[in-house]
Amino acid sequence: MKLLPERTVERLSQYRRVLQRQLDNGTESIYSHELAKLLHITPVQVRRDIMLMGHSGTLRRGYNIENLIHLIGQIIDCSGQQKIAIIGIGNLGEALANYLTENKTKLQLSAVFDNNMDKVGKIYSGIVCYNIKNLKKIVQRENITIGILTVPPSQANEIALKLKEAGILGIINYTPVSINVKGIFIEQYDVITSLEKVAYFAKPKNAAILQEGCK
Amino acid sequence: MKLLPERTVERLSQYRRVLQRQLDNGTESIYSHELAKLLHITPVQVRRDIMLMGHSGTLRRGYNIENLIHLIGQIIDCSGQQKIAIIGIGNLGEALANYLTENKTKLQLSAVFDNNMDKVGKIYSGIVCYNIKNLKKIVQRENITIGILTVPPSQANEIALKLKEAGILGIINYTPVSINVKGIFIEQYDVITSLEKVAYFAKPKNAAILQEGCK
DNA sequence: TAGATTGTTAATCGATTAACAATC
DNA sequence: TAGATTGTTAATCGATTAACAATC
Repeated sequence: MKLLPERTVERLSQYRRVLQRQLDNGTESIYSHELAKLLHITPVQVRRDIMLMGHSGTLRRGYNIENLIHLIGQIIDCSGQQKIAIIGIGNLGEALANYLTENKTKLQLSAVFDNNMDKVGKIYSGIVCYNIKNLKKIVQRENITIGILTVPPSQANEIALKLKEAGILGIINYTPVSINVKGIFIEQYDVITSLEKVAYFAKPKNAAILQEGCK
Repeated sequence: MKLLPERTVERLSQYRRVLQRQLDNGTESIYSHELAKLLHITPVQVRRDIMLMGHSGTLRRGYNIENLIHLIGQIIDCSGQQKIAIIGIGNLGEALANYLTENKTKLQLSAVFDNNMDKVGKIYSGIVCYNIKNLKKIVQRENITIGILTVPPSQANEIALKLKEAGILGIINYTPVSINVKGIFIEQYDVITSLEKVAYFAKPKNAAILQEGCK
């Protein structure tokens, strides 16, 4: 079996959310150009993504929304529930913890960790904060597979390695440092980098060049 | 003048941070393979990025760190200071506000907005929260060019449009909805999408396929 | 000189888009 | 049938990597 392209997987997540909204509104089926419009992408891209999942629509009625949601679930979600840990309960870690418990997905926040003894034992979004020393033990006991890294930069690499050793299969790295752990899936989302990127393209001179290209 | 590739700009931001750390340690110059190692990328990519900036190193001593930092600053930063607004002070917005004031960059958080009257007038990270009704007035008065969007999904599109009308040139959209505003630079960073993406590649079966590919 | 390094072009890879056949 | 839609291949675009000339 081949893996789906990264960008396609990202869009599947987005398709599912807007499709669920359509379903809740009582819509049963949707054309590729309608789904495309909701995400501001092209209909071809929608059809190609759906093709890559191995799904088929009907020629005159488009795609059955319920089937599509179900299929995306089979592809993205695990058969069992996938569990998440947040490592580092600062401002960002805490905000993400709240965000995850508010927004229901199949992904379940199962543990948070910190090395500050003032935080250990406290409850964050209904989850007790463990001492980071017990990382491996808890991750293995709870069978956690995904780690969200929101520790201070100086600790990022070391803890990423520990996460891998504990059996974590994917990490979202919100720290500003590049982490060097091979063999697992790592996604880098650094706030400062994204901000400086936007700043570059939003410099008045550059924004003018961008706008010309759009016409 | 041509714009730099998006990925190159992202890396410039990362180069600058690690270079600053090197400079603080008293290092004066650096080889492409050393800089590459710090970010876990290839030396060729480093040299190509530097070439795209129009900079040159010396053949036997590599790149002068101070010059490089200065040049990256000229490219990313505005001549004047660029100002930022955060729109929507929930958990995430507040965490980002703290994060921005803690981590010094040339980018200055100059206003935060909310439509909840309990929040309007309160101070967040030293910045007073304005009523979102005054968005246009404040943005123009303060000459803000970058907006961070952390409002509830239902308001995202509408407020993005208002930001554009107020003269904002770039938006970082942390809401889970795709926003439809043309002519300005928009960057999408949705927490659920990134999480579901990592979940897909961290499914045990898929992780195994990934790991094989690495060998 | 030999070895190490930079600078740059050409090749490759991944993702998007254009083109179009198939069909209801 | 004509028009609208899906499914899919080929072309294009953007980014990375390989190859290598230049030079200290």
